[in-house]
Amino acid sequence: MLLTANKTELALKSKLFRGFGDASRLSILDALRDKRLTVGEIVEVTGLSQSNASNHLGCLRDCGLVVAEQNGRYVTYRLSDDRVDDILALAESLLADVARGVYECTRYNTPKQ
Amino acid sequence: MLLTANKTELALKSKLFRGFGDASRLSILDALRDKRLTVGEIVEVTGLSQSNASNHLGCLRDCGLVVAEQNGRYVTYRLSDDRVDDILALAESLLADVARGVYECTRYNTPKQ
DNA sequence: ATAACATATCACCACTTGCTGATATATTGA
DNA sequence: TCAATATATCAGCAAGTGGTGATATGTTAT
Repeated sequence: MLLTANKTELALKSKLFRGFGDASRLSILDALRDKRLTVGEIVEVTGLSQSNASNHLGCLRDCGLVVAEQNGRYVTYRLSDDRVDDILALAESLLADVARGVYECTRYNTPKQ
Repeated sequence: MLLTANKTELALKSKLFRGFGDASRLSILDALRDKRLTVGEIVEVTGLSQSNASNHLGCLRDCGLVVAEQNGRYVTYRLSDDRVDDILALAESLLADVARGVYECTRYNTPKQ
């Protein structure tokens, strides 16, 4: 499809964005903007099931967006870098101004509520 | 799943990120960082099929990431806002430093080459 | 060692997503 | 008007993705 040169880089970058591209993962990232949280706290704040939250955390961890730290039998997560927060802030700002049409974007459905 | 308060906002934000979360769309966005391009030029630069590129452009347009302008029988696209470029730059920077692990993220596969 | 708790992993299912090929629409020029 | 060009739309298919429930791993306290 694309010139092989950028192919790998594009695949990586798109994978990174896919970390942000799901409401459940975003809710986790958003929760972690304020403060580090254990998995249990994340489950409570986001309302995700335990296994689901854990799966998403694994994804976010693999992709480098969050960092895990084991404390006794708890695992605490935090954003890996300030730029993760920056990207979230930029997206919010964009959404407020220019991307209001996302509402009408029916091309790719929002998953069933 | 989530407190209904943020639900809509989260859905919107994740939808916005999904605009970035595909290698084909990223290749289009990347191409538009330098200069505005017609659909034909985008097809040429990215190597996408015409219908595929057009579909992705429709998605990017709906989501507000790009803007279309009809010039005769050509349609020229450009990024809608500098912040789109900013987000791409931040992601590159993140990728370079902290998100190298995306390589190993097998949880969500990279689509077949 | 064993129970209780915290987190991670896995298989399965329904749904979503991207791609292709065919077709429709729109614009220009002959 | 008609052919040619540029772009958009659509149905159908193959593959990817998120959620759930069950189970495994790991840690602390008794």
